[in-house]
Amino acid sequence: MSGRPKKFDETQALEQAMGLFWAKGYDCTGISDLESALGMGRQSIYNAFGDKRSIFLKAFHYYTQTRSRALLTFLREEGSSEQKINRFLTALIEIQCQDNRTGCLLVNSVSSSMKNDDEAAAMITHFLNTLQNEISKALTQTISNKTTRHKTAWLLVNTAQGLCILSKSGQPASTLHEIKNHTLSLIFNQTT
Amino acid sequence: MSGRPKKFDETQALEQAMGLFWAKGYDCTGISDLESALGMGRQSIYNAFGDKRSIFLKAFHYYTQTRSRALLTFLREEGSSEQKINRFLTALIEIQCQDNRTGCLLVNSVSSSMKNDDEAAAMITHFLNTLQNEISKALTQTISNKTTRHKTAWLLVNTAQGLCILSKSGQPASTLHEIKNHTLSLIFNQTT
DNA sequence: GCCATTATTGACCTATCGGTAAAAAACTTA
DNA sequence: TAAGTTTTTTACCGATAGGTCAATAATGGC
Repeated sequence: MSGRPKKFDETQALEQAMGLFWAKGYDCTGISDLESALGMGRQSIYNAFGDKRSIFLKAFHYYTQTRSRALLTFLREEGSSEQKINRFLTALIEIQCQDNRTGCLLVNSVSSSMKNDDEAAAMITHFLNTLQNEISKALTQTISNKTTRHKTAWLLVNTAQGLCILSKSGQPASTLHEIKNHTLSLIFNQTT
Repeated sequence: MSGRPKKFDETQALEQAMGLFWAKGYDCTGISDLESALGMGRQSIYNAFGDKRSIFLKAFHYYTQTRSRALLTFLREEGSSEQKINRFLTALIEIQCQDNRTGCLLVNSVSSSMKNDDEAAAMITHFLNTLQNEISKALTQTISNKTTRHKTAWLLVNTAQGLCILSKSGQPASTLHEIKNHTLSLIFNQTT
């Protein structure tokens, strides 16, 4: 044990790989792209992370543990159900509209060849369920009926996915905010 | 004029090309795949449709003129606004849940390298606007306020996009129907 | 200083990518 | 039947894909 020390920081490398897969998609990201983005030689990449699929899965997992998880915290901050959902969707829209409209890595991956990868598919399903569950929790204060809460949570998951696509397709932030606000008013402001 | 007769039917070839791009995505569809799917030699394909990008754009246009347009007709059939939207979303879900969960070619393309193609992007934007407009028309009977109608239409466009992603990510048809029904009840059934 | 261990470097592999060139085949017209 | 036109066939091109091999460099322990 303990040979030549690593030149790279593993987390930083994952961050770069994630960014690349996020921006270019799994299928359009080449190992050469990763070499220059990570500042690592090809063999070092393979030593550290395995083949392309493994690199993606690790970067994908890193994405859920950082980006996705960060969004979920908005659902846990104190406040009314409407405030929680509002903060969550507002943050989502803000993220979606900065960068270069790269969308959500999770959503993007559904339309890549990774859709047919069992491990990736399992991670996607797992996160969708987590998201639905967290939204459902955030709704408990306002929606007492369990099945209504369940359905509303899935509706909001669906809304979030749609916003990612609409953002990536170039819709202005104002449109996305209108969708968000109108959704909130329909759910929480039954009158008017 | 009039040399060797074509062996292929142009529309049928476009149908196959569309199916291939739909199922595998732009980036994972090779010319070799097209050769076997269309039953045409490489040069014949290039003669008939141009390079890969041109083939895609023609197949994509064909998709909007057949599949997408077919869906829009549900918004024009007679009935209440709720019936129109319901029929539209029901048909969408049915289509999404048959086949092999290939999603919507339009939505898929947003996450392909064609996202950065001006012509493809313009077609996507154009269709989204058309869809929003058609939904808006279908809502006139029920929602008199113009800006509310406008916002509701965008919300439904967003819902449709979300359903395509959730379907492709493997969610059961029952979940999609629940989302649809709950959305409808929120929009049209303000009481309860 | 030498050895075992681990990382980096650079060359290399095969397969496939999108695209092209030239020849052969099938038709119409004369 | 011969000429002209268009499509199909077959072979090929350079570039790049993902992945591997062998040599070199840098460390800790003895």
